[in-house]
Amino acid sequence: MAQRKSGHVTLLDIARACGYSVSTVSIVLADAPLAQNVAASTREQIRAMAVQLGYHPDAFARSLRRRRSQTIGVLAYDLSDPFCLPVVRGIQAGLQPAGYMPLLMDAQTQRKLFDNYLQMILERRAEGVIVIASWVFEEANLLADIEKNHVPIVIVGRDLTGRRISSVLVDNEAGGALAMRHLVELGHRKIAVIRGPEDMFDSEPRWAGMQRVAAEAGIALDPRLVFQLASMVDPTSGFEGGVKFSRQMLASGSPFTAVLAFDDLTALGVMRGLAGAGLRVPEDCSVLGFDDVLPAEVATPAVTTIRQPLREMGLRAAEWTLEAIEEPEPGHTRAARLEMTPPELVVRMSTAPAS
Amino acid sequence: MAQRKSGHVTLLDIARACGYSVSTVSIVLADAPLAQNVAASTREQIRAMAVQLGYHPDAFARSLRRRRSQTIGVLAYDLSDPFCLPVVRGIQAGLQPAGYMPLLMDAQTQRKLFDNYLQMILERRAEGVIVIASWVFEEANLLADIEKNHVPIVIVGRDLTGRRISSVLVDNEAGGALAMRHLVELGHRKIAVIRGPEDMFDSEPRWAGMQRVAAEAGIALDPRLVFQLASMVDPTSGFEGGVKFSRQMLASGSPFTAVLAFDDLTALGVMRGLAGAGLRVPEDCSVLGFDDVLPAEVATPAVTTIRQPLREMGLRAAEWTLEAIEEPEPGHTRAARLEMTPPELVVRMSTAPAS
DNA sequence: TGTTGACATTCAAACGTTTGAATATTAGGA
DNA sequence: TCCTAATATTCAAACGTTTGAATGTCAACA
Repeated sequence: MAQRKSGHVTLLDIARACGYSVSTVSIVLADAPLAQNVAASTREQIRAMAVQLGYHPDAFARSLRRRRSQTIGVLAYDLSDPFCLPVVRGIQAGLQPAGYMPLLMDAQTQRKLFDNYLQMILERRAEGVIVIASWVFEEANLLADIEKNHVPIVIVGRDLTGRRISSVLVDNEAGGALAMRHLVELGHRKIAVIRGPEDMFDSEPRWAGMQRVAAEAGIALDPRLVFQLASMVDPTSGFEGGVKFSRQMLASGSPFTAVLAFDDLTALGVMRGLAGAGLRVPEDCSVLGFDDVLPAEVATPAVTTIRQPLREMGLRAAEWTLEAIEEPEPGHTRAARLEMTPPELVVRMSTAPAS
Repeated sequence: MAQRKSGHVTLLDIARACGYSVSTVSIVLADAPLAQNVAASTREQIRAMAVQLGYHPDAFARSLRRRRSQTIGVLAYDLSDPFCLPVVRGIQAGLQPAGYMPLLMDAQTQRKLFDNYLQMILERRAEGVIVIASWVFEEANLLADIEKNHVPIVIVGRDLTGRRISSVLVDNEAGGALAMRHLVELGHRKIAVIRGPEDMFDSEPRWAGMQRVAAEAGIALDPRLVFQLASMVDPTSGFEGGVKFSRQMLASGSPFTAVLAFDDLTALGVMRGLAGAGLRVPEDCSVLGFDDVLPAEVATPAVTTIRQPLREMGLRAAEWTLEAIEEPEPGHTRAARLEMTPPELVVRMSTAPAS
């Protein structure tokens, strides 16, 4: 009944309680190869005592000794962005079978927190790091320490292969094209566009894809109907931008029959603005979003959108990270890998043929 | 330039690089009291070398020795439920100033994962645990090990004071009453209700609050207009239930001018169902939700709802946990505490006076 | 010329594990 | 009877820190 100094039950407690040495207990409870040499009765006794006392091995001591933490740091730029969660889920799913645990951190779009957490991930000796960063973060020297400590890293939502970091992201150009093509096929020719913020990686390629398809279809996009969101400070910024720009569209005097929004929240903002002016979606105007997050699905009318295969992206990131860990550490690092996953059009209720 | 066996830089590396002992380096870098005895020049040299090599103290070794992990386990039943995130944010905010780090785990509504993660939290020697559990979890013996290891625990979203566990949750009875009163004041008398699933803690008190106010106002709730959601398997179950029951309402033949839904997703489902029948919200029928999650805010019409002060609840949970840790461990434990935070009516666009 | 004490640095033990090597016991084979 | 081999258990070192105690140096005071 010895009361430990720290509240926690240790191997020594169990050893004393059943009269064996710490080694024996360790061997049994960790199911080490030597365990088959331990008498069955002893094994039983030790195991029973362990559960009776509520023993849990100390991950600190264990990892220290084994030099493996069985942990992958996962650093999300903002968990409250519905974009992040499915990616995290994918990562979890990918790590599970390999016996790795995610060490999940939410930077809340704050640079300082991002730094702190990254540091913490290093201190916790994560064997790899996955960063979900659709935007923010001039990841300047931040990532330098990671390299110095030889921790493999994968980034989701952004192409950093230029910095020799494996990256998995959606093919934004294809997504923009998909969106524009959908509207064109519905017969729309007067299309308003709300582009993403300048400092966001996704913005440019999506816009490029839209322009390409528009050009191919011989449609000239009216510059008075093209808007650009300001920098996002939180996930609802897009919504407010959508409301604001939809009013400006209506005020501009240029006619339009469809709006192509940068993301789903922006699309929902547009729908709010149009409703305020008495316009119906999709009868009077079609609206198209991007990402396929929960609010887009449960709104009425449900918004047609370009789905990013977020879960799959997370899975892939996990896979690559694990591979990099297993790597017998050859020359130095293999070349950075790049995956651009194809997006998918999800047709719902917010788009209809042009009247 | 000695290449460590593990990829990580250690105190020894630094010590060798500048010709001091490990102790000195440790004292300097940890800013221990003795550091003031170390020559300023030495301090500088050591610090410089530390950043040059990209040193990060090993949390395993440090926590092992200090017997403090500076960590609080946070176990959420399902992060994809928009309910969880604000609570987590509150917890983060409450832990920050005390220098504690959250160890965030997402059980994904899976009992097995919940168990695994709880175990992991114990192994990581979290000094306290906060469980966010609006439902699920016959937390039977699970929590027993936590007690055996003397780890303080607080639960959010559920009253477990009966099991001597401090609990913080919203005052559901008051919330139900608030919702019903709002409708009554708008002149509604024919009100449909969708109750929460049986196995969910919140369901009963909310229903009780509604009944109380209805009775006070002399309104008889038509049993043909009272429905009950089935067990939830994921956060969108509520949405589907809302769609389904709204159709049943319309089919029942009983007239109604308002629907009181169990939560926001259910309310959005109802709005979808009503729209399908050509009814307008709020002109033809008012709809009221519960929780105030993001989708409710960005839908059009935005849904009137009962807001839970989720962030504040998280803050409170963090506060209590830290207090329990500081406790100089008197008799055994202080009595379990209970907080029922008052909910708040958020009037938006989905409710209007009865026609 | 000691004694004190401030300053600067190091020793060595400990935290709770894991694990290669060592020890002790027993049985089997020659 | 000795050697080998299997079985059952323990020793002791190591992982990277922290920290109370110890060591050494130097100046100043009596």
